[in-house]
Amino acid sequence: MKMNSRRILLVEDDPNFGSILKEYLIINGYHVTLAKNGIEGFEKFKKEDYDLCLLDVMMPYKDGFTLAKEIREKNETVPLIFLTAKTMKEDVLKGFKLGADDYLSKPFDSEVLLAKIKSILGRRVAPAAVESDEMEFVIGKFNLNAKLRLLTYKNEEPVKLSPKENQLLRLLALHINDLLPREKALNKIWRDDNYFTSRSMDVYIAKLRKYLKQDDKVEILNIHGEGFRLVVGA
Amino acid sequence: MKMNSRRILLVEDDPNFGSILKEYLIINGYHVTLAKNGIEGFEKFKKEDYDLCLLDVMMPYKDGFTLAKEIREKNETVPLIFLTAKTMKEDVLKGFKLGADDYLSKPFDSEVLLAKIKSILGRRVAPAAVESDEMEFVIGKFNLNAKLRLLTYKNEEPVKLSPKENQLLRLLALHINDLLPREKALNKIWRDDNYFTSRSMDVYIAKLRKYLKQDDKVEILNIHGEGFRLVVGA
DNA sequence: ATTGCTATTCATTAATTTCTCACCTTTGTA
DNA sequence: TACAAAGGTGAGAAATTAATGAATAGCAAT
Repeated sequence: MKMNSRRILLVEDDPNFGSILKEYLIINGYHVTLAKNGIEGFEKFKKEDYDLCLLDVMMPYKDGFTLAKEIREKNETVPLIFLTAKTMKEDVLKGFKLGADDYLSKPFDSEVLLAKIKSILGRRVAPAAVESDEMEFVIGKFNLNAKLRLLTYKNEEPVKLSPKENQLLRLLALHINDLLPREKALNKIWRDDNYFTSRSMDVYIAKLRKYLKQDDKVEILNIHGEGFRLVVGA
Repeated sequence: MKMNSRRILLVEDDPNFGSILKEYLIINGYHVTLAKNGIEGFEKFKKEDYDLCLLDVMMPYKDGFTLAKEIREKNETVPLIFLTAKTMKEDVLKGFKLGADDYLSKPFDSEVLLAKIKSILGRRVAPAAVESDEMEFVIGKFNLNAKLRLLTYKNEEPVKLSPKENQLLRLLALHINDLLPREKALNKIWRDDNYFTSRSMDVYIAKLRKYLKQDDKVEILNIHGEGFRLVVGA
């Protein structure tokens, strides 16, 4: 057997099914942690790093989607596979919006699951674009603390940013003076890309421009059809 | 909607289903090429670069798996999605072995397909093979930043280029002092080649000439019946 | 239930980009 | 030289994309 000791977090409330599946995955060379509900699942997730999460959707206390959302807040990139009792289209779409890599409807074939896991883990060859985790930025006379979501102008009282405002400004700052493609921001922050989320993003750009108005060396420029650019003039 | 649309190769022998699906994908912002069997599919694949291939499994002359194998020989990484008539476990596993990213059993929900495509394309960092990803060019006294679509003369204020202006100038710059065949530019930038797009391209050449007028060492020459040449004199 | 904050949706207007067409000039060739 | 095909270019029309205020919806904490 190969020693691909990838760590999988399996969250499944049915104890029989859960332990069978766990055994099966272990036999196939994975390191598996089983949690029996969403709450326990999140606890385990915070404690250790995993290469992939297998989440049952229907669970008491905390369903798979809620759990997925929490996991995504902690980790932008870990692959998620949902296990759904039946193929409900709404569920499937909801799952993808939360950044799912795949879903499987129960009952599913174990070999198929294995193939999917391999496929997903296999293609993460390149340490998937490791975005910086930088949290403090100097933007002209402003200072952004993205962790506390505070934007400070010179020595004035900090302005509190909403989560979306904060994420967007942080992304812009990460690309300072360079292009932040629309699509990239939509995928990173909204996890979706359609007419309305795009308009929504425009609304946030407008809000940020208002905040940044105090320093006329700082502006957010649009590049028609491409995205935005946070520039700091000389 | 989306400017920078991704190219999808759809290989499907049922002409009705094929063209409906093609339309649906186009509406959702993708560039789609439809091939009606495996042989034609491979021909098209060799001719252009694609970001994703959607392959029907059951096809006359050359089935989807055989095609997939050939595609994989040419390209190690392009994502493949199989469309299978029914969920046959063997088929599914065979597909994954060939490096499939996913499979869908017909009939499938179109929104689900779209979600999968987004999910797969979204996590790819590298876009489909580009001839060159060079984005900065020196053209006489000009400087072209193709990423930001800015053309700068000496130290003056940069001029903003429109997407088409930018693409065309970049292509010319890639062939600097050499011939850029008309047809090549039309295929790369307009993805179409007819009387009107050709005239449109002429209009853009005129615009570029206007921008480049400042430096009389730089000109765009026409080679009658062949194409254009961006030359930088001594 | 009410308040307060956040996020989305929608309607308008504005800005940018692309396409089309008319008319003119140049080039290649018979 | 003369004709046809190819190229040059200005002027709008048409289409796409962005800016933004205002209404609405969602949600957590009183």
